[in-house]
Formats: sequence, structure tokens, C-alpha cells
Amino acid sequence: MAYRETRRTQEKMAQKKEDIIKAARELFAEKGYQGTSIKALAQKAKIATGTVYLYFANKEELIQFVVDEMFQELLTVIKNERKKYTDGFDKLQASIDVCFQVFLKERTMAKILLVQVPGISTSFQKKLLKIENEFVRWTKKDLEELKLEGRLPEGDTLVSAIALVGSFRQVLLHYLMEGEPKDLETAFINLKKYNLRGLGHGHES
Amino acid sequence: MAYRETRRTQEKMAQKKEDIIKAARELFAEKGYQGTSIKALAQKAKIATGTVYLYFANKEELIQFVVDEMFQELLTVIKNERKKYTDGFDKLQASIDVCFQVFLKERTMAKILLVQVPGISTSFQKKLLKIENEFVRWTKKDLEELKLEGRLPEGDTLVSAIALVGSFRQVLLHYLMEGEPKDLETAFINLKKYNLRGLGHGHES
DNA sequence: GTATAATATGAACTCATATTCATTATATGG
DNA sequence: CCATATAATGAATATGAGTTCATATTATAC
Repeated sequence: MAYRETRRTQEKMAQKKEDIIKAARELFAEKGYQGTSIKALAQKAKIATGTVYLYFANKEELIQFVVDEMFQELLTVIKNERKKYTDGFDKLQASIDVCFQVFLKERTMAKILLVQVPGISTSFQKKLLKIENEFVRWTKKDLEELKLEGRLPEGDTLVSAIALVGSFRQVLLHYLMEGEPKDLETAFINLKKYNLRGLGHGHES
Repeated sequence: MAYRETRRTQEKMAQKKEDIIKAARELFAEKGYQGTSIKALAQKAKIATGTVYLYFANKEELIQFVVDEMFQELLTVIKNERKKYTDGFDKLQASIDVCFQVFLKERTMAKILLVQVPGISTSFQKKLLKIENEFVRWTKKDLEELKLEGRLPEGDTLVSAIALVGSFRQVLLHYLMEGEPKDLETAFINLKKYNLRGLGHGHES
């Protein structure tokens, strides 16, 4: 009997998997999925090319894993942040704030999710769409609650939700590609104001 | 002496080039750039694979041509529509209306420009960015004119312009991928209202 | 109809890269 | 230290797609 799985080896392998994922996130963000070869990936992760296949069945499974993990991270952070509030507007703002923060901090995540994923394949387009719709649905739900409370005027909540998500997406992407403005904080506040006005917030005043 | 270029052959070749471009637009929209092989493209255009290379130096040049042509088409339509108005708000609305119409009518154009192009390569990302910025700049200019006339409140016109473009992009894409709503006209009007409110239109009233 | 010059063809070629696998290195238990 | 089981290696292989080119087809001029 020899070489039973032990704590040490398990941790070592877990670390190696992490290394692969880290390299993948960076390279996919920088060069795109097609533009990233397994050889280059292995080189970046400081392992042999064949080793990648000990951890992932193939390249497709790797990008799937990376994308799924990213969304999971994002959803978890948002859910945790929303828990802190009960008021509808606060929850909505919390979602927006945290998305913005995460994407600005984790630029590789932003570039992969917002730029690279749609171009990978039609199946990824569909996957992305499903998850984007998840965000839109949440936003829509927030808006409908607020409408019921009489804090927002009548209006098409679906259109509003999509518009809101889209405006943030575009601004985020702009900063990501073109560089941040001098005063990011103020720009972000203006963007929020834009959307609050768009929603008709304060309509009764 | 024999076989000088003649009207008939020129037209025939022009037609063939059109066929290739048409097939490319459809396949790129449906399967993406990477997902479209020259073989499949030639098959769709009903020519031999080698023939493609009599009209385009390589695959890259073909997609470049397709994308450039699409933007040219879009810009031309927008410019013509804007000419019809002098009022700032009318011009802004004309741009938005025509973009929406064109993208909804020419779905392959919309899918290529809005979904496929960003993922092709970093050089395409940059190209797209340049052109998107062209739209943002126009919008920004419209907004600044309106601000000077006192018809819009103070505010960050760049952020507003990006937000406006982003909200329309997202709604368009939603309809494109998920299917149009029952009442497209009303949804579109609501979207415009959302953005007009966002801009602070009617703030003095 | 024939000669000629250009276009069209598609099998063959090239090249890149994802994946495999025989070999080597490493870890464990006794 | 040895036996063995697992992980790691990277050269070799398989695959697929972009591109080329010898050949065939088509169009023109006489």
C-alpha cells in the first residue's frame, strides 16, 4: 500500500488548480478565449501543458468553470450586500454599488464577462443572457415593490430595469476600456442620479 | 488580344462579391466569426472556397469589410435623418429612432455589431470602441447644446451620453435575443421617456 | 471556331493548437 | 530505503481550418 491521498497532496493540487484558474482569468481577459493557447496558459501557470488536463477535461470546461465561478462570486457579494437593507431603494442601490465596485476592482472579471464571453460561442451567448436576465429580473422586482409602495410612478418596469442595467454596463465598460475619469465617485453619483430621475424617483414632490 | 474587362463580367463579379458579403453577414451573425469557416461561407454563397480569396485577401479582411460597411450604412442613415431637424431634442430623438429602426430591421447587423465584434480580437474591440465613442460624442454634443440653451439642467454630459447609449443598446439587445414585446412602439416610447427624465428634461416646469 | 486571358474550382498543403500518452518525478507506508 | 501508487511532464499526435495552386471553365476578340 502506498501513496494514499493526504492533506498535503490535496492542498498542493488545490493550489495548482488555483494557479491554472488564475492564469486563465488573466489570459482570457487579455487575449480572449481563442487567443489563449493551452501552452501559453500552462506556461503562465508554471506547469506542463499536459497537467492542465489533469484538472480540466478540456479547454471548454476550463472557461466554463471560470465564467461560472465569476458569476457565483458576483451573485454572492450582491446577495450579502442586499441582506443589509430592507428598504427597496437601498437594496437597489446596494446591488448597483457592489456590482460597480467588484467590476472596477476585478477588471479581469469585468473584461471576461462583459467583453469576451459573448464572442466565445452561441452557447455562451445564451448562458450570458440567462445571467444578465437574472440581474434584470432582480431589478424589475425591486422596481415593482417600489411601485406598489407608491414610491415610483406607473411605468414599464421591465424596460426601466433593462435601461438601468444597460446604462451602468455601458459606463462601466467605458471606464474599463478608456480609463477612469478623474473623479470616479462623482461620475458614479451622477449616473445613479440619471437613473433615479429616469425611474421617476421623487415624482410626487 | 482577348478577354478585356467588360460591363457584363464586372457586374457578374460585383454580384459575386455581394453574395460573399451577404453570406458573411448571415453566418457571422449566426455562428460568430470564429464559428464560421471559409468552407461553410463559400457553400452558403454557392461558390468554391478558393473563390473567396479572389475577392478578399483573407478572412480578417472580409470581416473588416463587413463591419466597416455596416457602420458606414448606419452613420449615413443617421446623418440623413438628423439633417431633417434643427432643434437639439429633435436631432437627438432622430438619432435614437433611426438606430432603433435600423437595428431591429437589420438583425444580422445588430448581432454582429453589438454581440460578435467585441469578442473577435482586441484590435476589433478598439475599432468598435472608437465607433461607439463616435456615437457617444454626437450625443454629448447634442446634450451640451441643449444645456447651453438652458433646456437641460447642469450635469455630466459624458456620463449622460454613455448612459443613454447604454440603455438603448441593452433594450435593443434584449428584444433581439429574447424576441420583441407585444407592443414594441409603447416600450420604445417608455424607454425614450426614461432617458428624457434621466437627462432632466422639463426640469424647469 | 479558335486563341487567349481572366475567373472559378476544390483537392492538397500548411500551420497552429488542442489533446494524448509513454516516461519521469514525487509522495506515502512500511 | 524500497515498493508502489499517483501526479507531472512535454514531445508526439490528431484535428481542423485558413490558404494556395495546378487545372478547368468561361468570356472575349477576331
